[in-house]
Amino acid sequence: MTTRKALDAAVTDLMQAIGLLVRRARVVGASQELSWTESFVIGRLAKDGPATTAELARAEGVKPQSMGTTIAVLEDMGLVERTPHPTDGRQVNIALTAKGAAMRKHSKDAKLAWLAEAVARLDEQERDTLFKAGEIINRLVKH
Amino acid sequence: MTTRKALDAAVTDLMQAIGLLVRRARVVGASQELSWTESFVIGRLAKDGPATTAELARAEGVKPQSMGTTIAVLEDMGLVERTPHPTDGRQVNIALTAKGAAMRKHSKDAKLAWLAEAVARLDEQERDTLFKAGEIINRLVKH
DNA sequence: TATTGTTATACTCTATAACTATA
DNA sequence: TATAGTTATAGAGTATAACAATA
Repeated sequence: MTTRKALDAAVTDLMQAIGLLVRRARVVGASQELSWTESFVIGRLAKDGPATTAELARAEGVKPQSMGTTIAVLEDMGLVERTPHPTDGRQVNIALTAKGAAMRKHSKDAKLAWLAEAVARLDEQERDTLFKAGEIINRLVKH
Repeated sequence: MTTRKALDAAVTDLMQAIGLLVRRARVVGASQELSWTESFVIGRLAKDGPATTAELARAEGVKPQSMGTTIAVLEDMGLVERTPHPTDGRQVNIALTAKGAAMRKHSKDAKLAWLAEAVARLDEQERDTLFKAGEIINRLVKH
């Protein structure tokens, strides 16, 4: 049953479903102030504390230059702030501001809220499958 | 265990994993000739036969105008062809060409090939979880 | 020289808006 | 009028390239 062909078909279906999910979430959150990467940066800073541009870029799977752009946007919004690294003059520490922490707490992200609501309507077992799949994907993308 | 807060956290983790997967796949297939949507259009045409622009747009979760652009690209590559609808002069039928069918058969898509390979290395149970999650997501996005 | 980050520019995918042709 | 599709333009997100500052 696990012929190469069947596997390819199943993987294609999986990615199509994921593609639909991502597009759907984008539409739902179109009027929202935070993009995916922006949300995740806020979440990461809230969970693990301040980090450098390079660290955040690695965590999100984007180039440091792209992360720099994202951080500039968040800084303009007053959600994060840059402070110089204590010993290494090249590095810059990115930290949540009080406003950023508050936004995180109030979970203002429409995209995630929409998905959370949909997931909440699933039964226990399906939710479990979904979250287990998330863990598996996490392992996959890290080689 | 299913407090709202725990659910939000789990959903956030899930979407972050999915975000990483999508970006990772993009990097892997950067030198490739087909985008996600292009691949899926080819796949859909191969599986279900010819379709109109509007049908394809609905299936992929994009606007008809965006799908029109995608189809134009595929047509330039010689992978699909437009033929007038037999009875309704407004509609256009999109069908795979021989070249498109061949490309589909040889599974030239580096992004999917990379993922298929990674999935093949999982054990039976994990693969199953992943594909079940795909079905659940499919239901979620369709309301 | 290697590393961290910034600035400038370009590309990909999708959206909105305005239009044509057919029903 | 309503529907299918096309064309033009814009926006979001990320990439590459070139650069400055520091280690």
